[in-house]
Amino acid sequence: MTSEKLDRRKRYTRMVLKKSFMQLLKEKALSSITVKEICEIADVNRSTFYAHYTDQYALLKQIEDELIEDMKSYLSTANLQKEDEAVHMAQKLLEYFSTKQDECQTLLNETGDSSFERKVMVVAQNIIMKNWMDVYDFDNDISNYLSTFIVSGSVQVIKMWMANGMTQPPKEMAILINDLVNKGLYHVRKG
Amino acid sequence: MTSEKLDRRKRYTRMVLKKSFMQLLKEKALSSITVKEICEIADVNRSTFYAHYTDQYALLKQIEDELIEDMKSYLSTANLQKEDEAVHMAQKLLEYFSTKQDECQTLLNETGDSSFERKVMVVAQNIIMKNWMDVYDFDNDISNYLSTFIVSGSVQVIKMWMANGMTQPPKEMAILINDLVNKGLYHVRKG
DNA sequence: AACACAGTGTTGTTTACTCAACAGTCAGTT
DNA sequence: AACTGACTGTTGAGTAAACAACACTGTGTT
Repeated sequence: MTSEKLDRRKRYTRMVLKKSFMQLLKEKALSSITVKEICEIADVNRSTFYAHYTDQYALLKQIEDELIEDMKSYLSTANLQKEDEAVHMAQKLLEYFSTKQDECQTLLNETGDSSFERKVMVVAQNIIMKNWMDVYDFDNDISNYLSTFIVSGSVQVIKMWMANGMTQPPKEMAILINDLVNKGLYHVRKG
Repeated sequence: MTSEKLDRRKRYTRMVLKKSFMQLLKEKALSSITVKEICEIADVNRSTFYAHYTDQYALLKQIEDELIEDMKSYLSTANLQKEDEAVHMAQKLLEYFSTKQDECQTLLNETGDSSFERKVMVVAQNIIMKNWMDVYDFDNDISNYLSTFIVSGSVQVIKMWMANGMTQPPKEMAILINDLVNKGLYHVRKG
């Protein structure tokens, strides 16, 4: 944890740079975004950008990582108990996406290397592994393929959900996704 | 015209201070607004405030003066021709208020010394004097009282209009105000 | 009257940002 | 192949803002 309390000016500079970058990312492809553009929108001198980040990609990485960290800490507030942990965690995750819809959607739809999507999948995968290991019964070889399959499917459903304006409430979607997963896992269920 | 192009940092600092002050002015009385509060909302060090303004009142004065200047330059774009200059100018003025409703309304409703209202009245009075002098016939003694009467009445109507959400379009209001004025001037009309 | 408390102006030092200038790379002209 | 134009990454000097500390005033409390 690098929790040194930042100077107001640093805080502000980084905030506007992120904001301006996200705005551009909504409008155009990552590869076509220049440092110069970011600085013009942010109204920050270009040399200042380089005092904080090496390039656009480093900035993107930091935005993604911070969002993932924020997501994790949001998820950790869930009190996971007994049964229904699965649905509950899924709901929490969906709730998080709905609170940060704008950012999440932009980053998930980013056409480049899909790094954010992969980061989200890691988080989701860890949740699955932690909470479902004792419910389902399979060896580790299979479990990796299976959880990947489940997570990637779920993430795509979530993307659709956001693209359609998140009509259904998080809870309903959580149940829906859980059902999809359970159907997929029907044959490997324990007991 | 002190049109030195300001350093980005100065521009930003003054912008946020003004913004934060206007926010406070919407919420509470001028006399209860402290420099400390302004700086906290603006996220600016208090010593920085004093590098730009001597106190809250100086800041308010500058906000008002800048808005008045902006208003004047907006009005000067009107091409005042022949007859109907009166209605046309009134319309321009109302258009301006509608574009800056938020600021204008806040400043006009400010319970303190009504300095903004007086500044607006001076502008309006000058317009009247310039454009109506040849239409109406009265000596200067009377004209001062009369134009003051007209302007103050008009400003109050404009305040009502804004308070009621500016339901009528500027043009309609301009005609309405013009009618009110003409009724008041009926007896001193020329020819 | 002594007290705490909150805002005021002001100061000196440190830090972050601006700005202008630079040489460098790369894609598209002509 | 030279030329243009746009973005890059870096530098150094100058300026603005942050921060922490100060003594001061006023206001209310006990």
